[in-house]
Amino acid sequence: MKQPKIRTRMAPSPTGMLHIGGLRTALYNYLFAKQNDGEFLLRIEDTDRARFVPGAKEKIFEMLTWADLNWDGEPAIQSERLEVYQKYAQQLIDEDKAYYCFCTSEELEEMRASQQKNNLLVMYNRKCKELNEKHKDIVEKNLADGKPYVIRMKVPYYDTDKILGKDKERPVKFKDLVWGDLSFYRYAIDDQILIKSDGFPTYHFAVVVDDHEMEITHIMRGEEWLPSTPKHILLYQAFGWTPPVYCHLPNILGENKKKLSKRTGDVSVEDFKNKGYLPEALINYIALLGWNPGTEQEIFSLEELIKQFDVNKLHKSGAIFDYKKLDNINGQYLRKLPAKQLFDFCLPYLAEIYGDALQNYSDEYMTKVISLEQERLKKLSDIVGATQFFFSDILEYDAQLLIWKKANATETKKKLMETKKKLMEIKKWERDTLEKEMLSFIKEKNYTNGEVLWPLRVALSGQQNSPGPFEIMGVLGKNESLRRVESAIAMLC
RNA sequence: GGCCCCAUCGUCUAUCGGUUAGGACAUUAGGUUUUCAUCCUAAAAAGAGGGGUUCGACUCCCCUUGGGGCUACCA
Repeated sequence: MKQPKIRTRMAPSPTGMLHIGGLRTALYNYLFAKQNDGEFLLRIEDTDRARFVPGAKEKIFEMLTWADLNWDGEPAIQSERLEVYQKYAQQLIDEDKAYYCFCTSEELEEMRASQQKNNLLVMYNRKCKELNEKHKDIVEKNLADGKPYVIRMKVPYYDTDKILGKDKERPVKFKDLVWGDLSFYRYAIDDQILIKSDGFPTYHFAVVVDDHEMEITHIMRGEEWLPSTPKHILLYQAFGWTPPVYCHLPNILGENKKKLSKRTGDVSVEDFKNKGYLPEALINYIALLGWNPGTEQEIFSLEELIKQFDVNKLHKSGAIFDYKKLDNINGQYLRKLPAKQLFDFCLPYLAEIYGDALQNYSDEYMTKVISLEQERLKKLSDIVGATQFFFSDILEYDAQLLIWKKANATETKKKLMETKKKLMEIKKWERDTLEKEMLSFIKEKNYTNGEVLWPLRVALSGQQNSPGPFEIMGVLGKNESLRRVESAIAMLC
């Protein structure tokens, strides 16, 4: 028997930025589809007109593309498919599996308040269900009068009075790849709204219709959807369709152990991109939030993830997002970058603060500067702070910083002057020669490395921490290096 | 309140009845002919509590506790 082609989808709503949880959902859907030679589709769930954010859809596309999570085919847009949902809703009405509801928001609110107060199940009281069953004429009249209505699903039910009897024994069951066999009591399933009064479908209705029409075989989505899955199952049953395989993913949590959200910090994918996290590193890190291969491997390319990802190894409990670990992984990726590529990646960050002044420096110079800081970078934006002394003529630092450990100003000044003299003699101005010459000079004079090299390095960088003096001199060149040593000497008067 | 679910170092996790409970990040100490970083070495660090089942439980079952998700004409 031929297995149907595996099809997964990512179904974001354009209500804001793509955030880190959404990216991971997309990733897992992508990995699962690709490892099964299937398709990964995209669908924009823009049925909430109030929360619609112009441009959000495009941003989501942009971020998925940035992360190299390429979808198959054209994205489906729910707002363009209103007639489809209307058609299916009408079918349910005709088959007596859904009904018109004329209750107003105020009435519903009041109803809920009263239920809450009396410790009852908070759900629709099915008032209009009775209206539809017993007073068809009133329903027809309301519709003819243009009275606002919604369409509600009629949850297959025995008898309201037997809530605790038979119905309790008729749970809605389904199997989830992560959570196993699940079952929900029918009496707690609401007569969910299918079509809103503005004619748009609700999520619950659109998702079922679209997943069916798009022939989605596996639904991988956040665990927040777990409780509403029974409603979806009931809809599949109402239509006589076969439900897809469900796979609910554990949440990504903030420091406070709550679902990651705007309030827990900046979690939009674009923020990570702007700070200079590489897409490969971000993807690598979030792949490990909720899954791991069972081996000790932690660094994975997308290709490796496709091969090794295994839904059976998905976790149930949420994982706290750890920026430190992300930094570490991003640092590992950054260190592996060829100099040219790192230069290309860093350039925009430098251009942003130096602007046209950057024209004064050659690409060769900048490539060297950037390479020197490579092993220190956690993210690309760090390049600005790390290299500022390469891009300014005047270094501002406290003269005290020049003084090594227990040395004093006089000694330091003397060492710097001797160093300057020695440096002036060096003809072949490149890193290895400088090191060789300076070290033999130090040995000759019976000095220690620290008392000579520390002041030299500070004179060159003005920083407490920086690359070594030979590296810096190699990049700055002889004139600029000597000039900086001279200013340091002047500061020690 | 109700429904569903989760529970190993600070964090991400391995373990599918028998292990000195392993790895990674972070932390601390030391080394890598000056600092930081890189790299190397080492240290500290965990099965929430209580009952069972079993020759033997982190692992299986139950309860407690703690935590989470959901409970909209939002997704």
